Amino acid sequence: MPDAPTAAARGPISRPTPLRQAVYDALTKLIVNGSLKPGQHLVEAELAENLGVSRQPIREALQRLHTAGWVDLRPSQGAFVHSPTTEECAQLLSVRALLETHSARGAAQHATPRDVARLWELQQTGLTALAAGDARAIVEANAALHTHITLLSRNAVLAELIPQVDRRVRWYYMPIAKPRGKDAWNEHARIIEAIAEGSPHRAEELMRRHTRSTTDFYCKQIAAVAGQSV
Amino acid sequence: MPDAPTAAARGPISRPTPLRQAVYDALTKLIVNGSLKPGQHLVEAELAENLGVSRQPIREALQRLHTAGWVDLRPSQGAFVHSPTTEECAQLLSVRALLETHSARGAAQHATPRDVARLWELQQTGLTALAAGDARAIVEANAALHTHITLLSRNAVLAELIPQVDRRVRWYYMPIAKPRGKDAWNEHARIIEAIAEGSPHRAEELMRRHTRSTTDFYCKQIAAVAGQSV
DNA sequence: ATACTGAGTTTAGTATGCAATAGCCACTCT
DNA sequence: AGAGTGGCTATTGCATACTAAACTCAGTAT
Repeated sequence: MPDAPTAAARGPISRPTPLRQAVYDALTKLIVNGSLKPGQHLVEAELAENLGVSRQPIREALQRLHTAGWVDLRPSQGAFVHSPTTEECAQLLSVRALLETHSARGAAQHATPRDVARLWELQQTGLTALAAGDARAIVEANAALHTHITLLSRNAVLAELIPQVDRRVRWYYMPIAKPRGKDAWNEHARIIEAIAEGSPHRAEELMRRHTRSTTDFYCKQIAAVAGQSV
Repeated sequence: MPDAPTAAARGPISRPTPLRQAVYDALTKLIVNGSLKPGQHLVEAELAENLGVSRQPIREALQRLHTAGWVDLRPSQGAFVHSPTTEECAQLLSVRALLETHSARGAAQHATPRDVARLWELQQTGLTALAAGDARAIVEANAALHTHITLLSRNAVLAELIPQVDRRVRWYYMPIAKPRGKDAWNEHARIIEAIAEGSPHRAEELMRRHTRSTTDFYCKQIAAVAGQSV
């Protein structure tokens, strides 16, 4: 209602993306893909030069990275890539399970047939990746599916919180995690069915089990790795 | 292990608090207590002058306020105090309920007798405030109690997420919420008992009910206010 | 040889300045 | 008179410059 006076302005056109955003994205990527290792000291001037910007946008991005949990900011010492501990990981997993369970419930309440169709598409993408044995694609498809379920819950707060948690989990597990196999995608299928038939309780319960399985799966891998190297 | 060479350094001594932190605290306070109203345009230069600092720390604080959900940052237009919608509030409440329920469970698993004693103290503070009819003190005591339960869950992720959600809820309800009365504190007492006896399941269930009651209570108030003024 | 002390260097913290963009208002033309 | 257009101002975005704190390492005294 607020505008649209005369023109049929298609979308608010392209706002020039602030540099800080680009820097934030770039650094996140560098951290996730391991170019910047946990514990590493991030020197502002260095980053600024590498990215070809001044220190100002860097600093602003670092603030955001800090609140998002990617880096630790020690006063007068600067930014360090966050080193997750085993406990923290377990905590992240448990909280993520909680949030995703809730979002499955919401999705079952709000999803339209069209939404469900999209879910099946994503599921299919995952199955294809699984068949091809492309680990990277599997992880990606999995994330896409879960993200979309969150979206369907029509809960902006969840949609804001889950990625915060989820990306950190995935980052930590990247080096050690083989994706779960066929089981996970069977569970996905059942969850989608529950969402499709609008059964919040069933969707919730199925998602609870699914996330629990995933958590257990990861915890075992942690234990294995911890036993070997630490 | 890293340091403590000779001295018996008590704590990492006092790092000089960065200005951005002070600014962040100040602005949060101003938003929460209503000096800065929802939708209001926050002009950097203005804030800088009022707080007696330059624009730089202001900008950094605004980044954090943004990710914490206090302000909206529109590119090239600046910062605006976030205007929560009714839906968003309902969502915040439901998520908060979820997280607090989980934290009660954790608290029951980890609390020591000493921790429980502290909970009873906080409970007593609340009862005193209730008897005195001091609304502000009641809200504060309530927050303190819930915060401490979260702490006891020994889950850093929860401890990080809940305040994010909780403070926003409290901020929004501040103007319309009369604190709930004796009921809430009776429920608190039962929850503390469950924690004391180390019954995760019972604590979880009691907290679930408690937060549900609170949510319902607030939703009614929203409806009432919405009916009147909007 | 080892522990302490001091200067020098690095780096974060803060302030200021300049360029670019968006919003606003007065003016003009129909 | 109303709509459209131009210039003006306010404000953000970015960069640079300066200050102060922390770390490093060499030198010295025990």
